Amino acid sequence: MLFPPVQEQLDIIERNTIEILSNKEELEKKLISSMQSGKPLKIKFGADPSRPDLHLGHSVVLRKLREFQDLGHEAILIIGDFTAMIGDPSGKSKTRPQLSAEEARENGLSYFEQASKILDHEKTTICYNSDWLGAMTFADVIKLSSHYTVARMLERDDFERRYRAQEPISVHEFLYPLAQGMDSVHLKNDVELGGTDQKFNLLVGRDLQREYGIAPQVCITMPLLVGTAGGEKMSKSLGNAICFNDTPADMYGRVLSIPDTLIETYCKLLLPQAEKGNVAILEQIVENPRSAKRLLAKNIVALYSSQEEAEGAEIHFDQLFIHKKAPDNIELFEFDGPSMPIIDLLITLGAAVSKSEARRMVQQKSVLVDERKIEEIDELIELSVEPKIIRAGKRRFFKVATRKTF
RNA sequence: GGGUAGGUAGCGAAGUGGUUAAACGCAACAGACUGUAAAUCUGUCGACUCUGUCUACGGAGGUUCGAAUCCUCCCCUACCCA
Repeated sequence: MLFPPVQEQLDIIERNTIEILSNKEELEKKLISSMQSGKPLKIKFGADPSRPDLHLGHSVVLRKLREFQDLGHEAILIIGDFTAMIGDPSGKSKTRPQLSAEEARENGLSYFEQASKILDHEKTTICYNSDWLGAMTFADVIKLSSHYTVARMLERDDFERRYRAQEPISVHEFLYPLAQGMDSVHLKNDVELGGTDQKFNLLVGRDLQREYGIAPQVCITMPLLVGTAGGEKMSKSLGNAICFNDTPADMYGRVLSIPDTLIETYCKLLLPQAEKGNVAILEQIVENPRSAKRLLAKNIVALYSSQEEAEGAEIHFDQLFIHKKAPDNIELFEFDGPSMPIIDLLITLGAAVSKSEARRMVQQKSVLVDERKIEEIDELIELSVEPKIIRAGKRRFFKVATRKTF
């Protein structure tokens, strides 16, 4: 195995990181010894399969993992199916629905599939931590937990905050960092990646490896991506996320909605470092933030779909918001009857969840059928073979028609 | 086991016998505006057979003309004492 010179590797690895723990020299030593032995370093990244919708926030760390792959090192994606089966610790007292073994596996696969948009699919080792955690006995767990003290657990920001705020902390939550740490003990990995919020967990892994007589891992933390609204970190539950699986049009629009101040950050963290196009974006920011952002959005969309789809997304966007026209490719819904009350139609289409909501939409004059505003709540919409375009609000469109009879 | 403070709409949080489907904030939805799905402003925001009806304030009973508000029992959470 041939690796690029150590200094070159370090430069690439260090870019965009927040911290390298305990220090950069330790990483350098590992790189040197890997170079001498010809053995790639094992880079670990743990994935939580309870939330299988990957968003751009995840991509920051995945991209770093990809960089390690490109340098010739081994990327190991751990699906935390065992921990997911027990339930999520970070939520408050809300008991999250526990995943069954099958669901966890299924989500894990979906996670891997999505992550492959960034990782080198062929070169990624994927494993499930139930393989070793599930095999531990209660005695093993007791032994494991004896390696850590409560006081040290309470050092974790999250625990400390909740403890002070008198919010519940279950005992099993203390077991999570230990379980994650066991992954590192099992894998004997050299490096573990994570967001800055993972710092504590990463360090526990390092400590445990030492306790179990294994060379401690270097922990690399990556910045948490700020969500589309600015301010808070990107997260699905905050509704400020851009997901890998969003449609190109959706993704394009969401990128365009970020505050101008985030353009640079997004450009640096979300696009491959080597891209020439990045420079063009950065140059545009001051002069014309709008075009910088459009370029950024197009590049990001292209990463998750294709260049053509990215162009399409831009055209779609312009049509919808600049020219305020209905897009071309709207999903067609076919019905049997000759007509349907507008309220029922909105519900059937999924534009409203209840009749009250549908009624409200009509009252707020946000429903249009073929450009004509619906004024009456009980209006009957005539359906024919020729599709009609239903518009609910600014950006939801449906095409409805009568099913053809043969 | 004992004590204290709590459990209110998607979330946070007021209200402690009577115009209360329940202040306020966030989220969400809609409208205006905008390069933008941002920001700002405005409106909506339990359901339904919708100028009315029904269901709701941890659960079950009870007191009352009337209860989220008072009483009883139960369940749940945090902290303190043991």
